[in-house]
Order: sequence, then C-alpha cells, then structure tokens
Amino acid sequence: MGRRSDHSRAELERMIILEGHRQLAEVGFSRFSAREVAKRIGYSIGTIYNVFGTHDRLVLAINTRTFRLWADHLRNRLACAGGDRIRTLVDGYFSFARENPNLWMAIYDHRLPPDVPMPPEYDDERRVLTEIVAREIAAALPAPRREEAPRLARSLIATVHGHCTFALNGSFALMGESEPLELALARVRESLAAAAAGK
Amino acid sequence: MGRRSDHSRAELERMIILEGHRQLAEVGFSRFSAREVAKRIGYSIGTIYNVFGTHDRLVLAINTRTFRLWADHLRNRLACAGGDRIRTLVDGYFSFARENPNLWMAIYDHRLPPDVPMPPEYDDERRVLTEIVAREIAAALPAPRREEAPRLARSLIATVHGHCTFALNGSFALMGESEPLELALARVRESLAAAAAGK
DNA sequence: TAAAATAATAGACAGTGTTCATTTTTTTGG
DNA sequence: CCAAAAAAATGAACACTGTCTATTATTTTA
Repeated sequence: MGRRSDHSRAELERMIILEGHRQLAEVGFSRFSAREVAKRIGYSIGTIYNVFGTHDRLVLAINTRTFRLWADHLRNRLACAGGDRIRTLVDGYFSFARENPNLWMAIYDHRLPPDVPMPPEYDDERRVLTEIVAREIAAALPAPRREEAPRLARSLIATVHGHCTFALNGSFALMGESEPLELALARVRESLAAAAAGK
Repeated sequence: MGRRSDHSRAELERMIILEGHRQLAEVGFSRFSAREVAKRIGYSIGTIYNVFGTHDRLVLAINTRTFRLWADHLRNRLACAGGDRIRTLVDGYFSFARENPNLWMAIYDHRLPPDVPMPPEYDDERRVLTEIVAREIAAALPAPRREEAPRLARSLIATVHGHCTFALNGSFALMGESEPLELALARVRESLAAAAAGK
C-alpha cells in the first residue's frame, strides 16, 4: 500500500525513532530489534529499511535523539542550579546515565564500521554537549587561563565518562567503591584548581 | 564420536578459548560467532555448548584471558621502567588497548544479564590489574597519605579508562584532540600532586 | 567383552539484519 | 473523472545467529 494516512515521510521517520527509542530503553542495545520496532508501530520490516537503509543508521538516529535529550537534561539542571555549577554539571552527567542506563550505554555500545564516517548531524549533537561543558569550565577558570578551557573540558568529560561507565557497569561495585559521583567530582575539582593555579 | 585424540577436556577448553580469542581480535565483539570458532578448530557447534553452556560464558572466558594478557603487559612494562613509573603505567594501559582494540573493547562491550553475577574467577583477574595500579599509586604517594591509595587508584583507573575509551572510539578525534595519552597523564599527575599535598 | 560413562554431532527452532520483486496506495495531468 | 506515473509499503527469501537436544560415536570401566 502507499500512504496509509496523512503521515508524511518525516512523520514516519519520527514514529520509528520514537518507538525505537522506547524499545532500546526497555531491552537494551544487545536485544534491540528493528523487526520488533516495525511490528509495534504496525509497519513491516521492509518499511524500516526503506526509511533508514540499514540497522546502523537506525541506531545512529535513535542515539542522536538520546544525545539531544541528554543535552536538554544538562541545560535544565544548569538553568536552576545553585552556586555550585560544577557539581551540577557532573551530577547532570551521572543522573542522565543512571535514569536512562540502556539508552546511555547504547551510545557507546554502538560502533559503526571503521570505514563508515559519522554522519555530520550526529557529531553536531555531540558537539552541543561538549560545548555546554566547555562553557562552564571556561566560567570556572580565572580569565587568564580561559583559553585552556576547550582542551580541559574534553579531558574532564573523559574523566567523568570513565567514572560513570564504571558506576553503571558494576566495576566500581566490584572494587568496593560506593560513591562514584563524589570520586569523579573530586578529580574534576583538582584539575580545575590546578588549571586555575596555572600548571 | 568420543575423545578424538589425547585432548583432555581442559585442553579442549583451552583450544576453544585460544581460537575464540583469535577470532574476537580479528572481527570484533559484534561479529564474533561461536559457530565460526567451532568450525575453525574442527568441532561442531554442539561441542562449544557442551563445554561452555552459553555464549555469555564463552565470551567471559575469552575476556578473562584478555585481562590476564593485559596484566602481563603492564607488569612487563613496569619491570623495565625508567624513573617515571606513573607514565609507564598510563602508557601501558593505553598501549595494550591500542595494540588490541577489539579485545580491549570487547571487555566493555560484553554485559551479562543483571541477574547473572560475575563468576569469581573473572573478577579475580580484574582485581589483579587493579592491584598493580594500586601498588604504584601507593608508592607515588608520601607515606602519610598512603592509606588513600586504593580509593585514588580506583578513581585514576576510571580517569584513564575514560580517556582511553574516547581515544579508541573516535570521540577525541571528533573533538579535535590528538594527544589523549598526554591528557590522561596530566590528569593523573594533578590528582597525585593534590593527594600528596594533602587535600 | 559387555555395560556404563563420556564426548561429539548435527538437525531443529526461533530469532536476526538485509534485499528486492511485487502489490497497494496516492498523486498527477489530461 | 479517470488513466498513467510516482511513491509507499509489503513480506517472502536468504544467510546468518544462539540455543537446545535426541542421537551417535568413542572411551572407560568392571
């Protein structure tokens, strides 16, 4: 059949991504199935492939949505933050991951083949998140050190990411660590202090 | 057929793990197939399941071997290290991951169901690696601060892990960062200095 | 050598991603 | 208003996957 209703192509795409997102959040990356997504929205598997072409690109689209939600989450937290914006930042990173473990992990579980480059739209979304952090890091540094903000931001994101990963995958629990967030925050504070003091 | 040669059960297990390891290194976690492993060692798929029971347990066994090799790698580097043992440590972490990207990533790609606990042998291996790091961190701290070593070690492992992850998965490249190792090392040095100074 | 234990097999099952010829629906133009 | 063109949706087919299990082959044991 052709157009079954007033859904335009873009609306269908949105439907698929939305249901895919719901599925991914529910069952996790390893059990995610494009067929199941199709079934749930009342379409056949072929339609998914007409729209997205490939399983990879579907996951990419869903993960892009996760990135957008994550950035929103951070912005909201920062908007009503108290004085300690750095804590708000680290806490926002952690809380999104904890509240959406399957979605958050799927971002890093999914790896596209080495020859396939990341579509521009996808790393645009990622850049947004990085920029939010970079802005806060810059604000936390004294003016003369502010040029170091972008590079320091990248590094601190990696630092917090590592702590968050170990918190969610159980590594910290196995090591007997019960307060990963405080641990991450301590590292971030040290690095900011060191940068402020100037090397 | 029964025993086709003088391979004992333990030897067969070793054969499977070894070939599985080779496979995993070659094709990566997402394309890894127990069937293919069976084919390559001239056994049928059933044998793999007689020995390991499940795909998860096979991957677990293979990843455990990776952990052992990683610990060996670190020990070797440290054994012939110059004065800068901290750099050696961070470099050892990175170089193993870079030299064995598929094996290293597979450790974190693989997640067993939340209800299934990690078999003891597996986190024994992990603990070995943690202890190697903890020992070096303790040695790098002044005596009065030495009790903080285990917790700081956990945190610094997470820090380096985060940087290593972003280095391998291309996140740093997208962010325009070209020297992840130096970045990680800088963070580790700052934290050690802060700990030495005593908060 | 016969019986019991062990080891290995491979077919069956229910999934998966992917492709594509076919069919259905919608849009368009006369 | 209706026929032709365009667009959208289908679902069977293919080659895989992990998993289970009845069957068969081999070895050990008594």
